[in-house]
Amino acid sequence: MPVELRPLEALTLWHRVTLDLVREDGQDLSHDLSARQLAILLTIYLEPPPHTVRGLAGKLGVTKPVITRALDTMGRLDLVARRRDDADRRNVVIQRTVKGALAVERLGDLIVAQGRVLPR
Amino acid sequence: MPVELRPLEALTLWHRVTLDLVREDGQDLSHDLSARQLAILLTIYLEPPPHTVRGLAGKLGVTKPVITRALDTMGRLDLVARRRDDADRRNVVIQRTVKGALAVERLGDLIVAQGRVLPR
DNA sequence: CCGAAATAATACGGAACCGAAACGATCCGG
DNA sequence: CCGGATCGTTTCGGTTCCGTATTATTTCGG
Repeated sequence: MPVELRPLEALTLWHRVTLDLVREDGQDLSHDLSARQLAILLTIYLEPPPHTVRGLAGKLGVTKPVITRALDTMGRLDLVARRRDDADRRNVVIQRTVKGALAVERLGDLIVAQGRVLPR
Repeated sequence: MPVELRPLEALTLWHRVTLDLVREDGQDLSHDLSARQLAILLTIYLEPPPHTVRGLAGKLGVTKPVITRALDTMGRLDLVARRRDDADRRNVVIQRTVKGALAVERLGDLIVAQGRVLPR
């Protein structure tokens, strides 16, 4: 049973959640997080590990430095963490953090809440 | 009748749409549009005009230069247009464009499509 | 009229990001 | 072992964006 959304409802939902994100700036999330950064964050927290720079770059269709830089930024915000892979020390394994998990969870609640008050 | 989304469904939907946005970079939308820019774009196209710099700044809880710069960028992409208000020439009225309307419409279709294939 | 208020834009120094290329570290097949 | 391949990072020059403060223009009350 799919989620039945009409285009205007979908856009209204997206609009309100995005507004919430922008307004709560300075908290954990957003701070004007780019689409790329959000995509990386959600991939890390929704898809099964392990996650690597190369894997994320492929999945998003961007170059590796883009991922490295995004991880720098989000690492500084403590939303993700990096660790060398001991099995193959060329690889870097991207790990979840408590703060990142909370931020993602909060985004989920935000979407659910806005979906609930959506006029149909 | 609200849109009933569970948190994981909501996040999965958000994840997939964001991935779509990032991957189709270079088209009209996204190009790594920031949350702020997207919020501005959706406000302009979903809420009744007229829209002004001051009004948008207030609604998003950001300073006016942020709006001016976002309008610069999106104006360059032809997603929005600016025009002086003849009634009060201090004001700038932000106008919709064909390209912007198409981009927003496409975002709506994207969300609807991902909602449809969402596992529940 | 004229000075205060309001509006959007601009200046400024600093930070982040871009794509492309180069770089070090590591692995692995022969 | 060692030379090529792989992986993530760094460098480079250039662009964009940030927040704060300032500016130019326009309106309007007295």
